[in-house]
This record gives sequence, C-alpha cells and structure tokens, in this order.
Amino acid sequence: MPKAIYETIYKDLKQKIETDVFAYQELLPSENTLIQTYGCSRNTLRRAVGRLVTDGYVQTMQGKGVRNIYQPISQTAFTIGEIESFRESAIRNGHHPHTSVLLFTEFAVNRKQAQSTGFPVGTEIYYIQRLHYLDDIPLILNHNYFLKEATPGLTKEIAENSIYQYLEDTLQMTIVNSKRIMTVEKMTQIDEKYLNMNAEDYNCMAVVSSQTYNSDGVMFEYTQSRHRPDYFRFYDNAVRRSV
Amino acid sequence: MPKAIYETIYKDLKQKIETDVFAYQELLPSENTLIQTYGCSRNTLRRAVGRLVTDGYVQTMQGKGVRNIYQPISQTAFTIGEIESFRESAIRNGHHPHTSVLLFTEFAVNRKQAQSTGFPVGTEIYYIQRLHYLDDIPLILNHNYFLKEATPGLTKEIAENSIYQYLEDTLQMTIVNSKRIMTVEKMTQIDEKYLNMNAEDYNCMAVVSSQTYNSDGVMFEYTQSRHRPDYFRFYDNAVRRSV
DNA sequence: TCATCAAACATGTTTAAACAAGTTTAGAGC
DNA sequence: GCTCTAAACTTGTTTAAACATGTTTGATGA
Repeated sequence: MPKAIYETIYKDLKQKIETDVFAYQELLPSENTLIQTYGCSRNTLRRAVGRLVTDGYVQTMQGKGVRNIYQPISQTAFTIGEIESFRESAIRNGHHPHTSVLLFTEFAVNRKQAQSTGFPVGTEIYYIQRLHYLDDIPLILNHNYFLKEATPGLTKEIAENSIYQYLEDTLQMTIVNSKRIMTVEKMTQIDEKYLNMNAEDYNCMAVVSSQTYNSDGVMFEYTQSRHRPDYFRFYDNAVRRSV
Repeated sequence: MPKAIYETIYKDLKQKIETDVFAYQELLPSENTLIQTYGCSRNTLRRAVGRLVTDGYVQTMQGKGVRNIYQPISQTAFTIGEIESFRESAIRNGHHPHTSVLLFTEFAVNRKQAQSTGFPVGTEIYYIQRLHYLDDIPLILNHNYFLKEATPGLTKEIAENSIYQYLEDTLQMTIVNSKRIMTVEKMTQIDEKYLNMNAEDYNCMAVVSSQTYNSDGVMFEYTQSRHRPDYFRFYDNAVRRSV
C-alpha cells in the first residue's frame, strides 16, 4: 500500500490512463484542476505527473498542457525501469507462471566467476539454476548467484516459488537498485535442451545480466537470464534532456 | 548549456563521481553540506541527486546518507534512458563514428508498413537506409522513417552527418520522448551483406525499434536499428519502488 | 561497564508562495 | 473582418519552512 500521497495520485492517474478515462493524444486536466480533484499541493501533483512522464505515459508541454501518449503494449512484455520478479511481471500480464529448480547448490566463487559476477574471489554464494515457464512454455533459463551472507536460509523450496518474496517478507530486505546489461549470445546445448530450442533455427539467446543492490549498498545478487529469442521483448522509454 | 540550477549541480556531481572525487561505496557529503557548497535550496539539490539515483550513480539511504555506487562501464556501451544519436554516443565514448547512406527515398506508407511503424496508411515519409560504422567496422543497419510534414528539407547530405542535429538546430524541433522495444530477430541477407556477417556463425540480430515524439506530441520518426549481435550492449538501471 | 534514551543528524514528504516562460483567448481599436 | 495586444491561462524553476522517519552519537544513570 502506498503511504505517500504522490504515490496514490500517480497510481490513480496511471490507472485512469490505462483504462481510457483520458483519451490518447488528448490533454489531461490542468494542474490546477487536478490539484482541486486530489486536494493536494502543486508540488505533490507535479511529482506524480513526473513519474508518468518517465514511464512514457504522458508528455508535458510548457504553456499547453499534458498530453496522454500511452498506447497499450502487447503480450509477453517485460517492461524495463522497474525491478520485478518473473512471477510479479507474469501475473501482472495475466499469465500463469511456473518455475522449476534445475540445480540448487552453494560454493565459493573462483577467479573466472568473480570476473563475470562482480563478487570477489572466495565469496560464499548460493548458485541456483531455474527454468521459468509461462503458460507451460519454458521461456527463461536463469543462473542466480546470491550472496550467502545477505540471503541466509535460502532453500530449494523457496527458489521454486518467489525468492524476492522471501527476501522482502521474511528477511525484511529492501531491494533498491539493479544494473542490467542486455546482450545477444550464442545458444548453448544446455539452452537448447531446457528451452526446447533447435540451434538449426535460432542459434542465439537474448541475455540479461544484472547486479542487484540492497538498501545497505551491498550487491547481493548476480543473475544471468537467458531468454528464448522468439519470445523476448524489452520495453523502454527514453526522455531527451536539454543538451 | 544548462540554464536550470539543478541541471548544473547534477552535471557537476555526476562529473565528480565519474572522476573519482567521491570514492566508490563511500558516502557523498550530506544534503546540508552540498546546499552550502552550491548555495542553493534543499529542493534544488535534491532534484539533482534524484537524477543521479535514476542514473544508477548513487543510492540514497534514509537516515544514513547517499552512497556512490557508480562503476565505469566498458567499451561499446549504448546507455539507455536517454535519447542520443549514434554520433553523440560514439563521440562520448571516444570512438570515431562514420555513416554511409545506402538509400534515400520518399513514399506514402502502405498497410503493411503502417502496421509496423505506427504511421497511418498514406502518410508521406522519408525512408532512409543507413549503415553506421564505429572505427571503420559496420555495426548498425538503420531503417529510418521520418514524417515528411514534420521534417521538411531532409537530404541525403544531412543523413550522412547527423539528422538530429539538423532537426534540433535548423528546424528548431524539440525531441522529447522515445519508446523503444528490444527484440532478437533472424539475420537477413541484407544484414549479412552490409554488416560483413556470416549466418553460419551468428544467425540473429539485436533489433531496437523506436517511435520518437517531438514537443508537439507528434510521432515524427520510426526507426528500426539492426545491431551486430557480437557488438551489441544495452545498459539500464532499474529502481524498485515500494509495492 | 553497559544499557537506555535523548539529541543531533541523515534523508523523505508535503505545503505555500513567488517568479519565469510559453500558449491561448478575448477584447480593443482600426 | 482583421490585427494587435493584454490578460488569463498553461507548465517550469526555485526558495522556505515544517513535519516525518530512520540512524548515529553521546551523555546519563544504574
């Protein structure tokens, strides 16, 4: 539940835009009008609208107003800009997610792993391989490296459901920040096997590597997500700033 | 040149972080200290710091302070979150960009093109095929569709340099907003030919499709950028909001 | 010595007010 | 009718102040 007023207003406006209360390409009510509607100050309202701008939902035009430029996006969309677990994003889009754990183990990172993950050599970690299904189709092969010190008590059972839910609800951890890199890599035999792919067809994967930090500034997770190329979509909205 | 105070402070702090004036994982000076340094109000300072947060440069911790979590990223990086021309981003990273125009033509969009571009059927557009080189290696094959009405006077010569520079400097257009979708697609014979690729090796491309809006809320550009998979990197920083 | 607690300090949210700058509208004057 | 302009809008920037909430620190007291 959002406690902050601007969060509430933001969500209300967002929902109104998504449900066509405001028409595409039309102007939203002016700031003054919305201030009266929500009974808040100008700053608070502008903060909510500012979030809609970075979401690509609206566009502000000085002197004119705020235009709705939201267009619904299709299907298997992994919207960028927020940290969301596979489970959360699947449910949000009305799909049935399902996860199977292929491997659950723990070890200390060696030099090669330190290179790719960003964890120092010797760090104790949980290493988990998971396969994510959407409506019974295997879409993503995940390699998770969790800092053991920061995520104690992780089990295979938790990994089968939602690790993030465990971290946030049980361990009271606050996830704050995630740096991601998108690349395209050759498909491996492991990819082929688990994702039911044929390298004669596509021979590449969409790979998202991410480093995630908690509120203590500790990088507690490195994950490589290997996506089926034919189902992969990554959305983003960019705003050009004055140069 | 930034006219707004918060822009100036933002850029100064950003530059200080990039040049290690503040050490990695250390705390920045407190708000009160920075307010005195810059002689500005708290709101203005917080606005600058807020931008650094969304850039993934720093992490704020209530009660504690602001931690520097910036780590330089490598090589051919196309950082997300901002609209940047190929030329701008290449120069920013110290490379030598070069563009060759393969095709410069104009026509009215048919039904199939309307589907993919988002322009209505019959819209008059410039269609440009361009090949972007970085340090003499062809990396990106671009298909540009520019709304003729909004971008009058476009020529092949302009396309060889910077179209964005023409739009902003000569036409006084303000580019505001760009929605992008990242996918992986099969390599075509055209890709193979111009990018010196061999489909026996990689048979896929990283494809970024984007719709760009100007300050009038008009979508004036649709572009499909087909990237060499082995050179493609897309950076992003995500912030988790309270659920 | 050690635990407790209040003060000091950090960031987070909200309001109010003023001014700046771009756009639209309505009216005055021709 | 037409043009020009001033007034009334719109969003953009900045300051000031108050309160909320989380963290650290240091003094007090047992």
